[in-house]
Order: sequence, then C-alpha cells, then structure tokens
Amino acid sequence: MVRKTKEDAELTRQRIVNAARAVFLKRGVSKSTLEHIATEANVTRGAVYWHFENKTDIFHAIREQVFLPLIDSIDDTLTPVANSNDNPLNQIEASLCNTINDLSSNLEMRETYEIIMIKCEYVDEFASVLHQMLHNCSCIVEKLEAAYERAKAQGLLATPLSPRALALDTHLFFGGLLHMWIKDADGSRFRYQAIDLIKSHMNLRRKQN
Amino acid sequence: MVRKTKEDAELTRQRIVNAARAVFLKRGVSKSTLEHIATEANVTRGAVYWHFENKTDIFHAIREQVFLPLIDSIDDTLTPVANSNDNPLNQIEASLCNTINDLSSNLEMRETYEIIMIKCEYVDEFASVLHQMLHNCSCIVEKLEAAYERAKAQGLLATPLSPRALALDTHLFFGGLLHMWIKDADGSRFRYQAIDLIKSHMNLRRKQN
DNA sequence: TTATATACAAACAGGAATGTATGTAAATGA
DNA sequence: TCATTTACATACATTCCTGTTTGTATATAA
Repeated sequence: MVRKTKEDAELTRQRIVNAARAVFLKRGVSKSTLEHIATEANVTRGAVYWHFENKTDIFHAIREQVFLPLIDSIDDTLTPVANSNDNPLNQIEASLCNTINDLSSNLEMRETYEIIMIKCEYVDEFASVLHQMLHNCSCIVEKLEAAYERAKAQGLLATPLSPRALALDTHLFFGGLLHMWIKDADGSRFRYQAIDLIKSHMNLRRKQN
Repeated sequence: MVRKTKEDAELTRQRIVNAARAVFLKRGVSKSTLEHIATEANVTRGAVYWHFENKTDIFHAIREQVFLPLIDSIDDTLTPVANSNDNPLNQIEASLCNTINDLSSNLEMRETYEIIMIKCEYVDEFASVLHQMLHNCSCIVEKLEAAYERAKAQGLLATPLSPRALALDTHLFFGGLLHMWIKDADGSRFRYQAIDLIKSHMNLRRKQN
C-alpha cells in the first residue's frame, strides 16, 4: 500500500501535524525528532519529508492552524459594530473571556499555546515567530485602545487615564494571565478563577453609577 | 599548566557559567553543546564535566545566581516596615520599578531572564523549574495582597475590589510586562515606557484626594 | 618530603539525528 | 492503455553530541 489518493495524502499530512503537536508537547520542540513524529503518526520519516521541509516547517503548520483563526476571532469581538450601542467595556471583557473559554474547550489550541509558550526556544529560524507575535500584540493593543476610546467618549470610564494606557495595562494583564493559565497545568492557581480575574480587571475601570 | 589553586578553579567555574549564559542566549539551551560552552570559556569539556554534572546543572547555576538575590530584593521592598508610615501603594510601585531598573542596568540579569523566558523548553528535568516559578509567584502575590490590605486599611484605594483581586491583577500585569520587556529586545515597544506603565497601573487604584 | 587528591586535557566509544538518494506500487492523465 | 507522477518506504552517508576513561602536572596536607 503505497500511493494514496489526494484525500488520503491530505489525511496523512494532518496525522503528521497532530502527531507533531503531541510529540512537541511531550518532549519540547528541540528534542523532538522527525523519527519521533513519524512513529507517533504511524508513518516513516519518508512521509514526513514528503509533506514538510523540516521540523520548523511542521511547527509553523501547527501554529497557523490555531493562530490564524484566533486573530480573526479577536478582531471580530473587538471591532466596533456600526449601529450597536453595546458597552465597549463589555466588548473587551467578552473578548478576553472568549479566548479563555476557547482555551478551556479546545484541546488543540491549549496544547499549541503550551508548545509556543514553554516548549519552544526562540532562536534562529524561530526568532521570526517572536516578531510576528509582537506585531500581533501591537494590533490587539490598537483595537483595545479604540474600544477604550469609545468607552471614554460614552463616559463609562472611572479613571482619567488615557485609553492608550488602559489598553496597554489590559494587554499586559491578559498576556500575564495567558502565561499563568498555561503554566498552571493542574488548574489549582489560576485556571479556575481566570474569568473572575478578567471581570475584576474590567470592574477596576468601570464607572459605578 | 594543569592543577590550579582553589581560587583559580573557582574562577574557571565562573568563566564556564558566564560562557554558558552567552551560549544559551545565542543558541537556546537545547541546541547548546558542552563543547560550545567549553570553547567559549577557553577550556575543554573535561573542565566543564569537572565542575558540573551536565548542561542542566549549569542551567541551574545560572538561574540561582540571578533569582536568589532577586527574590530577596522583592521581599525586602514589599515587607512592611514596622515603624514606617510609608504608603503601601508606593511600596508596590517601587518594588516593580526596582525590578525593571535592575533589568535595565544588570546585563547578567537581563540575559538570564531572556534565557529562562524564551530560550528554554520546560520538559523533563526543566519542568521542576516551572513549579518553582509558580511557587515563587504565589509568595509574591501574598506579599502584594498584604500590601494592598494595608493600603485598604489606610483608605488609600479607589476601588471596592478585594486586596486579593488587586494583588492578582498587579501580578499578572507585571508578569506580562516582564515578558514583553524581554521580548521587545530593540526596546521600541515596551521597554522605554515600562516605568510609565507601572505608574499608570498603580494610579488606576489610587484614591485621588 | 612524600603521598594523595585536585583540576583539568585528551582520547575513546557509542548512539542518534539529519538530509538525501533510491526504490516502488498505485493513482492519474492523456 | 501506457507513461508519468505521486506518496510514500527503505537504505545510506555524515555529522554531532554525550558520557566515560585515562593521563598528568601540580597544590596541598601530613
């Protein structure tokens, strides 16, 4: 059983990606070998080299499978709806909570995050990934700033701080939360209260009426 | 020139540690070889194996050299001074700013942080490091909570949020800031405004008088 | 002064991982 | 139907890293 149909081939490719995610998670990216991945996927290294150039290539495939949809999702929840009079602070809160809920319910996403955050060394070819992540951060901060700007215009803010400062504070808070959420694998420290932490964070800047 | 005096030996040991830091930073921990480290330190692998068991052992040496003093420093600035009537919110702010200033001025510390955050994969023997870091986090959160408790007692807080919630929010904010500070190697995005971000964060919870 | 332990250097042995080259049966297109 | 890709499996060559062992000149202690 050698030559497969196109659909079969695409299926093996996906099997390799899934196998790689499991192997990366277990052994870290650097110590993962193409042999490990091939074995986990029930193929030989030949198949892996057919579908991918090398390990880095597989890493990018894993990453894109999770991050491209994620960025879209964040964009969606934060983009102002033209004819909506919904509270922008609620939008921010919902966006953050959505991401946490996605992480909770989506194993693939959770594992990918874990690999990217604590199972990968950002050197050489991987350094570019860091730059991409920083760029994405800038975009998110801008969305947050715009939302806080709208909140300010609507008189919803309890603080004289600039929308920019609020956006950065929220972004850093959420970055820290994501890291802790991932590192707190047994869930005893941060995972269980993540949503509450987000709500507290947002309440801190809501004007009480 | 073989057998050295005890002082000479200690000096080579330190040279190896410094060399390892440089090599880890450049190539990531996993891809760093004892040969790389030995060459950088102008010794042979024989010397490295004499002073350390293996690569992990060197990693721990690097880590302890920076983290043990750091934890002490944080403890110092956050611990309540008995006869002091200093504003606890100022104490928190000073503690966070101190850490950032240390990072700015201390190359060794900065490089070590970078290695720990983005040049190391937390698998196998390194997984325990994560647990230690989580434990340290808990301790810091407790110190923060106590400080916010004092601030509340003194009526300094602008929010009805619990000291615990404030402590966690600050901790996550600062964790995120540290990550961004390190990743933002060229300093264009976060480094230059880190102190301002801390001040904004703290102002958000200061009662205006 | 001499025996011993120290602080390494140098040599050795072994496994492992990577990339490539080659083989091959079956799907696909003309 | 037949030539050509395709989708892999297998085999090969090479490089690299690790841990250990052995050798040795010299501090150091007795």
